[in-house]
Amino acid sequence: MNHDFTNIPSDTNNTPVADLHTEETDRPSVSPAVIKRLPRYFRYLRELLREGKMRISSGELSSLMNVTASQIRQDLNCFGGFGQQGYGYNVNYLYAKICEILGVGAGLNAIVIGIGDLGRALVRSSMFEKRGVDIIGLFDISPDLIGKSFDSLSVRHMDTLQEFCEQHQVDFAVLTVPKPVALDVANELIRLGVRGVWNFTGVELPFEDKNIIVENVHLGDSLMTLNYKLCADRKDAAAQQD
Amino acid sequence: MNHDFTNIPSDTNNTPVADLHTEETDRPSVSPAVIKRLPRYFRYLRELLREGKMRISSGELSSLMNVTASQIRQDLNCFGGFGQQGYGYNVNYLYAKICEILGVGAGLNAIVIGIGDLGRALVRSSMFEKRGVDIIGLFDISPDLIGKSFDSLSVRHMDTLQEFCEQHQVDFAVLTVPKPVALDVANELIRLGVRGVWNFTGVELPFEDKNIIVENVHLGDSLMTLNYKLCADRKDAAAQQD
DNA sequence: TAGATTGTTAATCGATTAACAATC
DNA sequence: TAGATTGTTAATCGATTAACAATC
Repeated sequence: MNHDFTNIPSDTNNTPVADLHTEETDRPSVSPAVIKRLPRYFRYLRELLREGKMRISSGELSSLMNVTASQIRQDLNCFGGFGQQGYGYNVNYLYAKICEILGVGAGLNAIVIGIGDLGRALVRSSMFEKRGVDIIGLFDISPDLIGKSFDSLSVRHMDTLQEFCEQHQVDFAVLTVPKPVALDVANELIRLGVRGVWNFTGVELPFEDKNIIVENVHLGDSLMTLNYKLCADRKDAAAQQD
Repeated sequence: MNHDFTNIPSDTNNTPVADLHTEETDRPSVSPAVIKRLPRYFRYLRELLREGKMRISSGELSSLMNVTASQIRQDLNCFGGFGQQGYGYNVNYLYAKICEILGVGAGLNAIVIGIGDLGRALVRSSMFEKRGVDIIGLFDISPDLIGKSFDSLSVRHMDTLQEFCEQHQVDFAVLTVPKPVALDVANELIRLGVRGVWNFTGVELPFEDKNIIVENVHLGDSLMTLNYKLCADRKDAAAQQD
């Protein structure tokens, strides 16, 4: 199984081939389309790794993921030559590189603000752990919640947010507060030096400038898309009957 | 305010201009890019309506939404001529048309399977109500949950799913069950005639064929994108220091 | 070496933007 | 009517796919 598997580095620290593209001075400016696909590669590679698969070709991966092999090779080459002609890709190595690119294990610290059903769902999931993000604080204002523990973290009052941010490195905040307070809380976060917001509030945050990274989750939009397709489907069926 | 506002139909039932494009026989096959933008129009128009705005031009809307006016006109024209030269768009009418397109108020019925933190968060939100979707049943297997009520619906045992589906029209299911059972539950749903799945499980459902509509929500992918951008940002900052 | 598969360039396709005639 | 703004075509841009030389 491990035959002719010589020249491929299996260690993350060793990145000779990649340097050409990864070099910061280049400003390669990876396209948004590619960035959006990276997490999917991460998921599939993690699964392959779990199954103990050692190597994979772009062709194999393409039929697994229902995309073209060409796209896979193109995407990966934005970040460096991770494969080997005639061989394919070493799953372990490729996974490590994708993790590196996505910042898995970069050790980012996050806090969750708003410990309602959704906040709890996120905190209790293994989502952050799987992606190397550390949740280091939970905040709310409800007296019923303050002091209660979720995932071995106890909920703090929002009044202690400033103090907390001064004492800890907070890279981003998960925002699951009600709409009416969303903007105020977000502004306060920025004031305290938080650089990113994972925004579940549905409120548009006007931080495009300011070097703040905002990732919006609009679950309602996803629901709408489903609705649209179900209705379009129904109309098609009705049309065919005529 | 209501001046020269004559020829624009303000009622949903009256759709003379649109027919050319809406005609089912055309198979206009709206592009995925357009479909993904529709929910955003829906949100902005709802807000404008709430603010009491009567009319809006593509130019105004474009600066509000940070997209080009050209794109807005192009997008809307996939479904019909909803505007009027020299005037713009009637907010009320346009909102009604977008709702019609997206199937808001089509009266779709849904059930939620898996009443954990996430399931509860969804059920208790106003998301479905706002979009004209009726949640008609909640299902779980935990004895602690069966019989409990959320949003005036009591949780039923999964054993009663078949009976329920036979007695009610279930258009789609919101799937928030743990990964290990996801595929089994999904298969059962399809067997019972459910045509759509809003899939939060992270498990890929192999229903591309079969006329089943699956809308996947991968929250982890969104988190990864945020992570990537935060790390890329950090690298940029480091590079600039050199 | 021969076979396989990458990295990469060129061709195609689709989506966005610009422009303007139609028209309210 | 004159001004405004749409609907729509044409031009541009970006992203995907195909093809193949490089090479392991």
